[in-house]
Amino acid sequence: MSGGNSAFMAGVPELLILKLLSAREMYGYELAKAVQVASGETLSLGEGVLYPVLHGLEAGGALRARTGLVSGRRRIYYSLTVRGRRRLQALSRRWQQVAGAVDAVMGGAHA
Amino acid sequence: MSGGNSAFMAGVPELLILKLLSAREMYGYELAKAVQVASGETLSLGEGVLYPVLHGLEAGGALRARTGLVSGRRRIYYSLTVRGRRRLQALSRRWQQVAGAVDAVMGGAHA
DNA sequence: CTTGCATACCTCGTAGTCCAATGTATTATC
DNA sequence: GATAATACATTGGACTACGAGGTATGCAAG
Repeated sequence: MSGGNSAFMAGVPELLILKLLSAREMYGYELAKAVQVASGETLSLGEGVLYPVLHGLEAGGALRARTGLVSGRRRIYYSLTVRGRRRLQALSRRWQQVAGAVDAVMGGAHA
Repeated sequence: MSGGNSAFMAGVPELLILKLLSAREMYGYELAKAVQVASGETLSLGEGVLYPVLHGLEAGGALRARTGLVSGRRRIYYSLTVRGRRRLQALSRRWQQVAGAVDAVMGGAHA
C-alpha cells in the first residue's frame, strides 16, 4: 500500500515526455516522433505507452491540456504546469543518480 | 509470445550481477553487499530479486554454481560461463545505448 | 469513388520485472 | 536462550510498459 515505489529503472517514458514538453507545447503524435528524433532513433514511445502516461500526468496535475483543430484533425496540446516542472526535476535527479550508480558498477570508477 | 523482450530499462539487476561476477567468483549474500558498495550505496539488490535472477542465469547456462561450506554455513559460489560472458556483453551494449539515448534527450546533445 | 496511407486519438488485456514479506537454518554474541 | 548477523529460498502481487486493435479525418492515386 501507499506510495513507497521503487523499481530500479521505472518512469523513463514519463521522464522523456516531461522533458520534451518542458521545451515547448506539443501534441501526442508529435511527441512520439520527437522522442525518436531526440534519441537518435534509438528510443520509441508506442501509443500504448504514450497516451496512458499523458492522461495520468494530466490527472495528476502535471500537465495542462488544450484542444486544437488543424485542418479537420483534432489535436490535444500538452504543456507543463508548475507541478509538472517539479516532477520533472525529481525524476531527472533520480535518473541521474541511478544511471550514475549503474555506470559506477560497470566502469569501476566511483564518485 | 516469443522472446521479443523490450521494456525500456529492464534487466539492470541481471547486468549488475553479471558484471560483478565477471571480476571474481562470489556467493549470493556477498553479491548483495558488493552491489551496494560498488554503487556507492545507491543501489541495493533485495533477496527477492537476487536469488531468482541467479537461478535463472544458472538455468540459462550463463552461470556455473559451486557449493562450499564455510564454518557451518552453506554458500553457493557463482562464476560466469562463456555464455554468461556473451550475455554480459550484450546487456552492457544495450545499457549503454539506452542510457546514452536518454541522456541525449535530457541533455540536448546528440551523437 | 474507393482504396490506401498518413495523421491523430484512444483502450483493453497481458506479459514481464521487480519487490516486500516471509520462512528455514546455522553461528556468534551477550 | 534471546538477539543479531549470515545465508539460502519462495510466494504473491504490484506496477510498468507494450502490442494489438479500434475510431475517425484528410489526401493522393487509380
